Amino acid sequence: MPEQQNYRAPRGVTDILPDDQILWNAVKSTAILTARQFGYQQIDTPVFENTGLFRRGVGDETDIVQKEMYSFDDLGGESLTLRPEGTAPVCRSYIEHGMHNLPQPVRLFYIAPMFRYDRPQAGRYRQHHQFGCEAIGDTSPNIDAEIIEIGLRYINALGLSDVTVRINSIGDPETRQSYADDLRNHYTKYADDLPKVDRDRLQRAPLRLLDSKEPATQRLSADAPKSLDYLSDEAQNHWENLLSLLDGLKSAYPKFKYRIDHTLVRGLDYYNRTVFEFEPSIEGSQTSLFGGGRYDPLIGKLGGAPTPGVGFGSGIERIILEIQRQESLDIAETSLNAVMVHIGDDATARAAALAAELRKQGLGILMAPAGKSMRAQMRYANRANANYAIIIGNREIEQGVAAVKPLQFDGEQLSVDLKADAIAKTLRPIL
RNA sequence: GUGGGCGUAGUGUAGCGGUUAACACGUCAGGUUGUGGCCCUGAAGAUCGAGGGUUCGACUCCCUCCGUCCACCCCA
Repeated sequence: MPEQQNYRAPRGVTDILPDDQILWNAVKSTAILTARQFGYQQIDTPVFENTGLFRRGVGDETDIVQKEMYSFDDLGGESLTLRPEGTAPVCRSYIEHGMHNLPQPVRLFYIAPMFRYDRPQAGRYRQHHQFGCEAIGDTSPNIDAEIIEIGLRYINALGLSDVTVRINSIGDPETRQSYADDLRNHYTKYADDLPKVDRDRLQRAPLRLLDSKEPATQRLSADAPKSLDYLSDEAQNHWENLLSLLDGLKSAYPKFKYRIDHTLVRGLDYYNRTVFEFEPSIEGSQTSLFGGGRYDPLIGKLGGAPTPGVGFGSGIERIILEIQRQESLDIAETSLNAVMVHIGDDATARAAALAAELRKQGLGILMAPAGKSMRAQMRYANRANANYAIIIGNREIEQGVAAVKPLQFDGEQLSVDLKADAIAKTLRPIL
């Protein structure tokens, strides 16, 4: 016998309910406007890709690929993966569509869901949404600075100016190996003092020891070799230029501060040189609002001609949590022009036809539930947050009028010709 | 994957080892003739997360599982 099953959303994913949509839409439209302000164009890539794209692009050894991907075989036996991050797909699209034939750099942005199998907690979900920008085909530090500036512009527009940008350069692949070796040697000397989590990491990913939360490790990290001391001349030059460009942003963004953080390393293999994160100035662990950097090796790895790139991804859920925490954005719901209140079958038919005409003129008209009492319909109108009630009953039909009553402000109820034009004129003045 | 907190109507909460599980908001219906908000009345809505155990008796105590939240890990 079938039991009644109560379904809930799967673990780590949520419904974005109507009340939340107001804020979501504000954030998304701010993202779009900001990106366009810098000349970025929107791109949507598919929700799933061939698994190989991420294994190759993000890196086989990374946590994302090792244990966080939603991968599955489709009915044709193809291994597919729900997109865990946005950069590799955009680069795939760049290659696939020959975007190197466009004026470089190609500036792209997206707002899209990402999927990672991870244990959910505050600000961490199995499906989350990212606003991301990618600038492909330009090696100059100017474009690194531009990417960071987009982040600042976006954050400022949302009233979240009080953030710190942590920034570092991890050098190029050629110098990274010797840096990693020296780092490993440094920690190996004190291996006995390391907590066991970090002893494991020592072999696997020595760079990750730098951002360990273990106090013992942090003490050792203080005098660990710094990636900035291993930069090639070219990378060093790039780094210094970037910093002076960032200094130049300070007049336009008075609250902007960056902190060079030699423990900042990022968990995706494709990064080189510039890496950065935006953090609000509060405590907490899931608070990184942005993450990004330069990924010059990526497009080559994916089979394209070697092409530099730089970008960021920003978690919309975390931005929204931060907006709510700081109460930084005050958004009013836009109200409907009118609710149609109708008593009796004739009136209901007339009201529906009238509503159609009014909508044709661009007005927002909500029908009150048919067959209910006047009082019930008026209460409904009140809750609907509409500016007016348009009331039609037998009396109005006999007289060829509609009663138009203001709901959101003081004013007399008017009797208006039962015609769309006349009613529309009465509704419009308050728009 | 590892630790900790919490699971009572749609939501937020109260409750106590003992006959009908409470309150607020919300929903629905009313408050004389066709007019919202405030107010008033009434109704619906919970097998007290699931299973097992202790007990004469458990929403209340114990165990297991599940879910959820928080932290670690990692990241946005």
